[in-house]
Amino acid sequence: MTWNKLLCNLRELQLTGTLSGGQSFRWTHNKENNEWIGVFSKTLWKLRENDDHLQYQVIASLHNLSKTSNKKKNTDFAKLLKDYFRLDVNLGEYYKEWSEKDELFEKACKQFYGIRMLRQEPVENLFSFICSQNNHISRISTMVEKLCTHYGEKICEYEGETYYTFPEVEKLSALGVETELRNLGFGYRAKFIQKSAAQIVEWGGEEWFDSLQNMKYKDAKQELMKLHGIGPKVADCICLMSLNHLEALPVDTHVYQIAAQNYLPHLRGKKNVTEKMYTEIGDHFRMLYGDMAGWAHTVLFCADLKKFQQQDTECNNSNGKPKKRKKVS
DNA sequence: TCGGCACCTGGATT
DNA sequence: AAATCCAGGTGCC
Repeated sequence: MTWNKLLCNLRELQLTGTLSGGQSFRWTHNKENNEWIGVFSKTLWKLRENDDHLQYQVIASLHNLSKTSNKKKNTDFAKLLKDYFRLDVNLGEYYKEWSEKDELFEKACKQFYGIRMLRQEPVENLFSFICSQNNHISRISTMVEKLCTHYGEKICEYEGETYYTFPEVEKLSALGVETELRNLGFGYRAKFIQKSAAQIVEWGGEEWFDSLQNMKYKDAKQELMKLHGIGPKVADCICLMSLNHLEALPVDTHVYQIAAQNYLPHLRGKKNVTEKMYTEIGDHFRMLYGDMAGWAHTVLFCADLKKFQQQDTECNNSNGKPKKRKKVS
């Protein structure tokens, strides 16, 4: 199969940080050939990057394109990909702007160029982040995959793996789902998933999600928080990552640490983040970075992720033990 | 409104 | 090897 190309400078898109930085949990990296494989929009994609292009293959798709010609299909897939990575946004310009506004960003962004905010599908985004609470990225990924294999639709088999779409909300809203998910190891999140799915179906499903995109950010967030198992943090993740509210800024333990350490010293040493602190931290970053603060925050978040820190292989500090974590400072 | 605690589980670390 | 820690939080009191 030949590779299709989208013009895109290397500095504008970094696949590693963007696809494995905790936004989406369905991409896997093949280190042998530096290719990424994953599913979105009912389609199995293979991606790779070079100096001036994002290259892609559509391995298989259930996307509703059956009546269109091949040529039309190709442009449609290209459009899906452009939308997904928001390639219309000139990220270099924003990095420059955020760097001018903030010294910490300026430092962090050097190593972490090209971190893009994906435009994800709301359903996948919402249920993935219900799974994310009190959880690590590796286990979140296995849980999301379980949702797909058990409730999704088969797309194809490819190189020994079977690939599935992310399930429809209706599938997750069925009554037996809570018990099934508990048996699959979802723990207390099982109830949140089934309950939220039922609420969403009741409120109109896809149309309800559409209405959230058209609302103001704060209204959309309030709506999302009516769902069982969705608090301020996950609501912000959904606003930011799939509802096009780029000023939404999820405050988790990492972001709290970054904020207390570098900007808001009076918040240091608190046990947990109260709603009031949450708002203060978010507002601070919004004041600092402007109306795409959530995107800027994601770059800082990536820089702070342990998996992207350089491994300390030598005992080079005073107590003779490797450093646990490199702090952003 | 605020603070504190229980909550499922299994990677990761010790 | 076995034990312990803890993870991009939320609901409830």
